[in-house]
Amino acid sequence: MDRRAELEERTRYEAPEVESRIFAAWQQADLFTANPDAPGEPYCIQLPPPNVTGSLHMGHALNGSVQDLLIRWRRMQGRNVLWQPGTDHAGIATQMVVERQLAADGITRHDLGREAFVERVWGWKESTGSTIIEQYKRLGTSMDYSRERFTMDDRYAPAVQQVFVELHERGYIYRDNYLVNWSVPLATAISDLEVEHKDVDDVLYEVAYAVEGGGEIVIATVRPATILADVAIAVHPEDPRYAAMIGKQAIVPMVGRRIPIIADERVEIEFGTGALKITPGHDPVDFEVGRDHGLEALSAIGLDGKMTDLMPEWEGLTAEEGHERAVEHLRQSGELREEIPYRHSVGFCQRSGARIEPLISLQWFCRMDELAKPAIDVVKSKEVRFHPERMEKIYLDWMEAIRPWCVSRQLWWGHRLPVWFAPDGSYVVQVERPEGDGWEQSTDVLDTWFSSALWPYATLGWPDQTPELAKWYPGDVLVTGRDIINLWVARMIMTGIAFAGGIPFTDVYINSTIQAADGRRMSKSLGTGVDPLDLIDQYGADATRYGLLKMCSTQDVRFAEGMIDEGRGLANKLFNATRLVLLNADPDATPTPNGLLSADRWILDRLAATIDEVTGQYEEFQFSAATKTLYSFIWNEFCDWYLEAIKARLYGDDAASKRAASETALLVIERTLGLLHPMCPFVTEELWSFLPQRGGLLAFSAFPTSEDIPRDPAAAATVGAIIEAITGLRRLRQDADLGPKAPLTATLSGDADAVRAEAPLLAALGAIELVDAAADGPAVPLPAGAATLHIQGDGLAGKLRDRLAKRLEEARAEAKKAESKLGNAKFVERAPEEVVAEERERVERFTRDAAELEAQLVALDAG
RNA sequence: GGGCGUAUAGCUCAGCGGUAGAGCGCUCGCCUCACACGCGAGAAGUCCCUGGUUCGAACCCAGGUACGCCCA
Repeated sequence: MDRRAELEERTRYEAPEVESRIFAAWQQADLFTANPDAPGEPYCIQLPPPNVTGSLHMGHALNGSVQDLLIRWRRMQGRNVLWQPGTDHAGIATQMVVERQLAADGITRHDLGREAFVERVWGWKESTGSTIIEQYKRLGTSMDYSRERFTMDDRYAPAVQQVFVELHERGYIYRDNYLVNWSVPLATAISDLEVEHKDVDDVLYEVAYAVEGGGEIVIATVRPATILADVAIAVHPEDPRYAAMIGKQAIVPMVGRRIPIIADERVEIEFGTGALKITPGHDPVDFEVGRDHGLEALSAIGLDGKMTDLMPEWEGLTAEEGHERAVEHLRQSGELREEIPYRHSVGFCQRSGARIEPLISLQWFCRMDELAKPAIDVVKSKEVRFHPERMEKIYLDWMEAIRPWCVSRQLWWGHRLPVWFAPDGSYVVQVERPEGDGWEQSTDVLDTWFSSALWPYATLGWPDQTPELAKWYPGDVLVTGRDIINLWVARMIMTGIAFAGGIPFTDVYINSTIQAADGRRMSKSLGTGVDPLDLIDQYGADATRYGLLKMCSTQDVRFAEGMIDEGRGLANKLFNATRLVLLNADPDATPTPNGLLSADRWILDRLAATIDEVTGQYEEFQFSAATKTLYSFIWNEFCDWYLEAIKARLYGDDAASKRAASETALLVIERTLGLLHPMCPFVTEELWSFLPQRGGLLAFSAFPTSEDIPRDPAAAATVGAIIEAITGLRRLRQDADLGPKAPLTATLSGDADAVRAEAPLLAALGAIELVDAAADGPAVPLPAGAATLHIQGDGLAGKLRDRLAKRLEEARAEAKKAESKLGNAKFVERAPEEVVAEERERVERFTRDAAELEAQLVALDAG
């Protein structure tokens, strides 16, 4: 079947068939493969590596749509693009997935042992780790799949080791006993950023401690079991209630230990009783206070989440049981004075959901203040720009108060620390195992985010000076979600400056978070998730991309399936518009700005404006606005008006007119396909293949420019006026119960020459013929000039009486409104001249309309 | 506790100083030779509340209310 016959047959755009075919064509043409030696200014986007455990969700789909739009657009502009894909090893998440598999067989990772377990995780990764990258392909993303990286693969790991060693050499990395966020079920420390805070209803217990030499002091705590580990009581130095007690000793309930009463400004006078028990082993503030006062840190709860031997008879109880025992004990002894309901914020482990146990343990930390400094400067100086701009506040607030980063994790899946322990407990930090016997590598692994912090340069081969690194570092835009600005973006900027010689990207585009339709978080566990692959099946990839880009703005949005459906409609519309033109155009026509008639000049003017507008919107990350610009140009201006206007010419006998319409329409289609391609790559590529005299793929073609398209504001204004007149005419037909195509005649009054020249347009779109006769009959005013159409028809005015009356009322009201504005001396005096002039024009126009309508009504009532 | 954001048509959202907009839904009329996944027309809004700035406020400012998110 030849292509023309094929096109004739396909009356709908069927996405699934097209998508697989077109994607294969791109692959075959090597569209995706980046070459550092190719010409063109470099342009690079690093895909935020999804977890290997992940499957494509709405956030990925949106994120991917934005990045592919940018990559395709820049590729068409002639840039040498690289979109670097890959996945993250996601320490805790991945380890948990495999542990769950083991649990199904009734075993734990400890049964397997570390080596076998890690091997098993690798096996899992090899078999299913690329799922999400494969899913991205359904969306049509043009990443360089041949360069897929994994944060633990052989080419990536050396960078991680080297950065750790260098940070240590520069004195940033150190080992310390410190109070960390401990996740009991995961048996590991986690960073501050992996802690979620939630409000919890607790009880505030007020407990009396006896004071040596008489009296007592009452403190408030929500965790009475930690009393066992108290090392002091602190009061505010200026609190008169306790001034006399400072320096005395208190007796810890239950264990009878003597502890000092100290003064510290960090105590809140207003909170509880104003006296604070100091338990450095279980509370971050207490830990600081304890260090400053040289107090030791005791632990009532161990790393296993069980009670320690501070109270020997409770040893081995869970923390919860310890809590109950303590409350019971204090009640019986009479030392428990008050139990007050208390709602406060408590930290939970993001991964396991367990309440965080702040515990002392020996961990590796990275001091961040010096790394943060230049990273703050590059954002303040706009060397790195956030979009929307306000997002930089999230970054700066965190960076300016940055704290040491606990980088070690007690997991099995991850990058082992390049730290080697000698039998005597001393250690060295270096990549290679030291010479000699007995060296053991640290059993800790690095925080997953440590390795992803190096993503923009480790993927390009750093520390080797590869051609890729030279070409594509720094990259251009990072597209990601707001939730990982600090977790990931900040750390890439810091390590990029520290190790790769500069910022990793110049723009950070933060895409919207898509909520479920009911406003809740979109998540599988809540059952509120919508699978983007289902949307692609149902509506097509182009429609899904279009809908997501339309939803995406500077704020969080609720998922609206209607926007996807709108995209489906647009793809179908464009498909059919192209069919109309290709099947009916002059066979010799080529895409040319042939402005024979004013309608042609009008659509060319609109096309040029649309090209400029969309290009600007892409440049400014205004993707939602771009969907609107393209939609209304394609659907409303091109299809509803231009194509309707030229149908008669395409079917008609006037060769020159047919040729002009064909050439202009072909040009509009050609340019529109290019404009829309970054957003909807499949349907545009498919249609491109049908265009005459166009070789090659659209994806490789030049992005449209407006340079060679003539602008014609006069034609634009004239046709704009005709469009308004025809809309008025159609309304009149409806009101008078005339059919849409019933032939009508009309006369013109006023400044009519320009309008008379457009008689064919009026005939084509309004089914109305201009005749030379006295101006009579219901009026349709033309907005741009003083001309008025008078529609002729027997009894027409009678049918329109209500409508005329209504319009008279409206015209009077508008005229009055404008008059009263002009009656305001201050308005005339202070408003800009053109605003005042416009108001004068409105008075004139509505007064004229009103007079005309009034005359018609009078004539009607008289008759 | 601190910060950020949002409240506009039935729904989802644009507009962000000069005559209230779109898509969907709804009503009416059309199987008009590209598309019924279509065409034409229409109804529908104290632009959250109260003050202020301004010739003029949905838009700027202040306060309030409601909701969402982030940080500690």
